[in-house]
Amino acid sequence: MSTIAARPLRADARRNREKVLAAAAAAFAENGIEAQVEDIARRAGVGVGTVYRHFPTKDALVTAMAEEHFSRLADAIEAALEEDGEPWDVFAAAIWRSASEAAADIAWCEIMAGHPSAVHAVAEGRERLSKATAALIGRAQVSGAMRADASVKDISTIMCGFGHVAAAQHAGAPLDWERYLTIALDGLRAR
Amino acid sequence: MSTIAARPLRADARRNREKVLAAAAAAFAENGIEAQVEDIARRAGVGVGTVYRHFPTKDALVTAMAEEHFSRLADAIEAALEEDGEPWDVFAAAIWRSASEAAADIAWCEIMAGHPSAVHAVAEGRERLSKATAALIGRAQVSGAMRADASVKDISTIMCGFGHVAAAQHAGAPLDWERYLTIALDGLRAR
DNA sequence: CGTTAACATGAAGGTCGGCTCCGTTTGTCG
DNA sequence: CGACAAACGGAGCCGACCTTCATGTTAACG
Repeated sequence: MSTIAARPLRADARRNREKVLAAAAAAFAENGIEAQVEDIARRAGVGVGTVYRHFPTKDALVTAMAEEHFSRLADAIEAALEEDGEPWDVFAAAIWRSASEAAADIAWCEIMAGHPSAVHAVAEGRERLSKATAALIGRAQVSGAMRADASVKDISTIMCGFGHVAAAQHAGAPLDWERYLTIALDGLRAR
Repeated sequence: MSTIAARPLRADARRNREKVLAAAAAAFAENGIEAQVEDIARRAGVGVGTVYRHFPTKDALVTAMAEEHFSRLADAIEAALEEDGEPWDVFAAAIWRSASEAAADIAWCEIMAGHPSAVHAVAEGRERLSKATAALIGRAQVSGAMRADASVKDISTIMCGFGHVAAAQHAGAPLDWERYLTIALDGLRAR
């Protein structure tokens, strides 16, 4: 597990790593996962070789972004567990907040929608996310506001659909992710 | 509009055209739109050149399939308009039937999910589908069972999400399109 | 049966995008 | 400052796919 030795990066290398990361975030957000490595390098002001020095593969870059996003999402849901108020409202608000942020980042939508590049890695963030989500929906079910048969998997499924709807909307399809969420959340309420 | 002249195809040509069409349907259903032309040719037992003799472009093949599917879907929804019974039940049953069929065909899922290849063409089928859907949901709304603010666009949005969930499920994601539909349809009901 | 135009074939061409390689530059350390 | 390992750059390699084209085959018709 331990990264043997691992002497600190040279100053310029550390700087470039940050630039690449930022450029990748921007390119992926704007163009989705199919953003090209050369474009990322151009945005970062470096050569493609430098990108590959820091990330052995384009996929590694995608995975790094996915990890970041899953971790932040897990944070958000865990934070929601600390809020007080009607459990359903807390749940719904957390979903709306996370979805609104996600909708602006095409690659994140694609990842949420199940893009293969990031399905396997990201175990840690997913685990936290799954636990926190389970707790959040558990409370909403106890309060009687959420349908009793709802599961974490249902939330994943809905967010998978959400991600794709939002991505398609970015691509010009006449869709509306806010309506999607409205209807899906209503579908999650107890009758 | 009229296809000038258009003398009948030679017998072998007609036969091959059918084989290509059938092979394409199978390949697309199984592998999605990224199915390769060479694979289609192999399944049809012809050379790639023959595929291109009948369809100038891979995209033309995709469009042909999309047209076929949209047209059949429009038929199904129009047929539902002839049924009698509780309007909501008729609507829900039609959606379930169409979705169940769609879920088995990856490319059709992708097209429903808004794949760019087939977004523009297919105007005729879409138009019929849109009209029939509007009528179907109108009745369900009058009966009081469907939320009053539901629109055809909402149905498209939900089916876009559905298509992607089903496609992702095929790709191995731990999702469940039947749960998706259950929840989405509940979200469309009036409260 | 002969002629011919339509048709079939699949190897070669074109393009696109991820990735590599090595000559050059630059930070670091004594 | 000098030396050297670390890092950089970007032209070019490579594989994957769609598409074309020159050559060979076959249905159709007199």
